[in-house]
Amino acid sequence: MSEFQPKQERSAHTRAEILAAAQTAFARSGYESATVAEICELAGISKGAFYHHYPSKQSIYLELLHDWLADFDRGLLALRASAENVPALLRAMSASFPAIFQVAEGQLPILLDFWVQAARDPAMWEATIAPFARYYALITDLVQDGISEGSLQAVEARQTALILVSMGVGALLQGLLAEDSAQWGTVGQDGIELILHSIERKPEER
Amino acid sequence: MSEFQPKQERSAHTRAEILAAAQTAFARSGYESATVAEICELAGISKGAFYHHYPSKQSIYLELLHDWLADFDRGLLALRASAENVPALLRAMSASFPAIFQVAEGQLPILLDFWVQAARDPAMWEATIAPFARYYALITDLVQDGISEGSLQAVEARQTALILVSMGVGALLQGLLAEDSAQWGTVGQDGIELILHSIERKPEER
DNA sequence: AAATAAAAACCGACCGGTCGGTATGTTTTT
DNA sequence: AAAAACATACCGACCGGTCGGTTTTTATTT
Repeated sequence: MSEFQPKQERSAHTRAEILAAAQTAFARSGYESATVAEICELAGISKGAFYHHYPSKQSIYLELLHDWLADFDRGLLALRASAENVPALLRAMSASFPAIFQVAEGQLPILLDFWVQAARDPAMWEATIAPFARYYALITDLVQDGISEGSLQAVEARQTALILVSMGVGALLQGLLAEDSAQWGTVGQDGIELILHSIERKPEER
Repeated sequence: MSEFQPKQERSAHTRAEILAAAQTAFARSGYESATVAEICELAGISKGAFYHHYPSKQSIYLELLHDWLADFDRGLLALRASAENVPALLRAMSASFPAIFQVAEGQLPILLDFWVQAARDPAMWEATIAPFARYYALITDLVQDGISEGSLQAVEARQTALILVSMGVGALLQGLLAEDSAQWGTVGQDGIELILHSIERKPEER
């Protein structure tokens, strides 16, 4: 997590350095292939320093994931605040896809790795997949709100939420692996648009 | 691939044993974590026998992938033969999702692994991602056919194809990692249905 | 049909290298 | 001076792949 009272000034700086290096290393090689030595070299420190600040390789991995999820949550909250109804919010979310690609550019495998590692280690699962339940619930609530406010048809909320998430996840993952990720940014948007077209309730119909 | 003239009768049997064992091992542990020793133990043979039949760990991996893709292609061809128009075919394809989950049950990580490995090794990329271009093209043609035959609206064929594939991939991957994969089988179907609802051209409108 | 040679299949000990993590000592800050 | 930060050499486990030798099958000859 992110709150430490560093015993020394250097400490915080080194920790940040290690984290940045780890992100680079994991992105470049994936979790298993990235070595602690590689991370240390990138951070310009020694192995001793590394293990002084982190108890294990897995621990930085989890911290990186935690930070990433926190960023994601903040982004969602910001969007939610500025959208005036549910379809608009869903559109805004899908519109932020290209931005995600920008961020992820050159860090292809790391997102996939989160999944793969999660499928193996229970601790990883807890940290990676479990949060997804929150997003499912969040989108489900959103759809429910949309139905309540009359902007969406009376669809089955959870199933619809899973569909929307699937659309997003599919476009994201394929975009990560494609050569021309630019093209894929709009796929997510257009896909959500098609789905919305089927479930939206236009004002004039009310 | 699949055509060998086995020098001895035993050979083919052992090769099959190794392949089955490798599939189990990769599914259980993933590509990197699965060891050749593990595969040998599962197959009930020695390391020497393994390397007598396959030059490397990667080579069986590629053979497994190749077989998997061939199966998939056969399935697609069978569907295509029995569908009378494009929307029906797309529905049939999405309806076969639950079956895929059945097959994949308990082999969670292997599909993800194909991707992760592909992102790293050029040889893996060639074998894994490159074939996807064929499927994109196939679905694009399909959509184009649908437009021609009047069963689909005049959408942009390739973009629509990418959307359909994204929907499928997203539902598949999430289903693989979920605890109740049963639920996810229908997500793919319903998602495709929603999309079709937006792009289909009903007979009475023609 | 038996004997024999040759080739294919198989075994398991072993090698070279890697990697996460540790132990111990040195430098720097408080 | 003492505690925190850092460095370096090293350990033990693991793993893909090799190697020399043995067993089993097939082909050939007698």
